Amino acid sequence: MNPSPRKLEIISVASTLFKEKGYSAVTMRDIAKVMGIKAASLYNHIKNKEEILTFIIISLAEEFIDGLEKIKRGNDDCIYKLKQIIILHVDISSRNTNGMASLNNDWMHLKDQLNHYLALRMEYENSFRNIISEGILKNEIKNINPDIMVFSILSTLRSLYLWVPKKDDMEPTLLAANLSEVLLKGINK
Amino acid sequence: MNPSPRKLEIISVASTLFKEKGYSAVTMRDIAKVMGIKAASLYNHIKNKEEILTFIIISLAEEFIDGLEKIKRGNDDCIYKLKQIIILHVDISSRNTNGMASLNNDWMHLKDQLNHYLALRMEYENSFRNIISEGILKNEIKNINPDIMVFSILSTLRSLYLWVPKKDDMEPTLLAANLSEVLLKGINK
DNA sequence: AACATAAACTAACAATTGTTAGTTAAAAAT
DNA sequence: ATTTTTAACTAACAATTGTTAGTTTATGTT
Repeated sequence: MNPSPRKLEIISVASTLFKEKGYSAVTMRDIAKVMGIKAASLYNHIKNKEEILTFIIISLAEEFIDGLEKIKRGNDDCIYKLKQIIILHVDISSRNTNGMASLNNDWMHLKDQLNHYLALRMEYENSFRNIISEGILKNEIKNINPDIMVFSILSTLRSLYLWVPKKDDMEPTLLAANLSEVLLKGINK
Repeated sequence: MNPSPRKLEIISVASTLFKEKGYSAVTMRDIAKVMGIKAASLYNHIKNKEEILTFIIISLAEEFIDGLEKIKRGNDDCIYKLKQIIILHVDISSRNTNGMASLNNDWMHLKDQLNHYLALRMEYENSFRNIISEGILKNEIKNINPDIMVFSILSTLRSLYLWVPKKDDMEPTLLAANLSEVLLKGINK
């Protein structure tokens, strides 16, 4: 059974607040106030506070996993795959700047689903690293420590949620293109 | 009057916990327990919880500002300046992985010093962008939107605190060198 | 020996936390 | 028309929060 519209409303309001102050600093009364109802009324729609966080994080994490799976299946060269990953991050982050904050900063407050989340994250990073390593083997990518390249690119992509809202005039397509240039070919002329 | 050793101990313990769970989720009793004392005893050394966070964040922010000031004063080309900035971040982040978590994620919980912090951050980002823009003018750096380059490089540098502890076998000098290669010249062969 | 300081303690506070129980009123389904 | 469901409410709870007051004990200073 998928979430009711009202539940999605609550989750949306909550993610806005979670982005502003972090999960722990946001109270059920904060969320209720924005919704225009009392805190107790929230429990007609959600099980508890943790469920909100879990929904935000797990659905985003799975969206990333699915996106990366499709890219992996493609028969493209590694540089092209990396460009698609950049597009994937720009796309998901643009459509969900609030939720991305929780995914990045509040995952440690998960309980039931913490291990599931950690497994998904490890899977994602491993796939990412494999693409880089393959690129090195195929002579498409410089022979530098792949961990550093994964870290560097992924750090930037993970911060998109902070940056996209400040540049909402910029086309996601253009942003992805510019990012590809900078991340893949550097800034040095 | 500078902080007593005991106070620094408390701040150090606190930053470890702040990194693990975020400022809001860490209680004075959590900090006290690790110190092996009661929560009330902490107040012999610190004014309140906020003072701990303020100390962590402001002293780090000022360290960055000072470092960047020295780099700006140098009569070097822009690429060299950027390399020095990378070294600055690797250096500070390596020596303070815990505190960097607060600087990145808990600054919004500052009260008295919030505006001071925001001013310092803006100053830092402006200086950074000016170095990039100058590099474009001098034809050292590609003519891409400078904001994107600042965002991309700074995102990676700001995430170092998460990554350095996982690679504590790696020499900071080597890390900085590899990062310079990746961030400035890209990964594409 | 007398005193001062430092740093711990116990006990308690008022406020806030997530959550539950029970109720009510309107809307939807039968 | 009657019943069920939905979604709000009030009231309250037990636990936890940051913090204060007052006390004790050990260490160092005069």
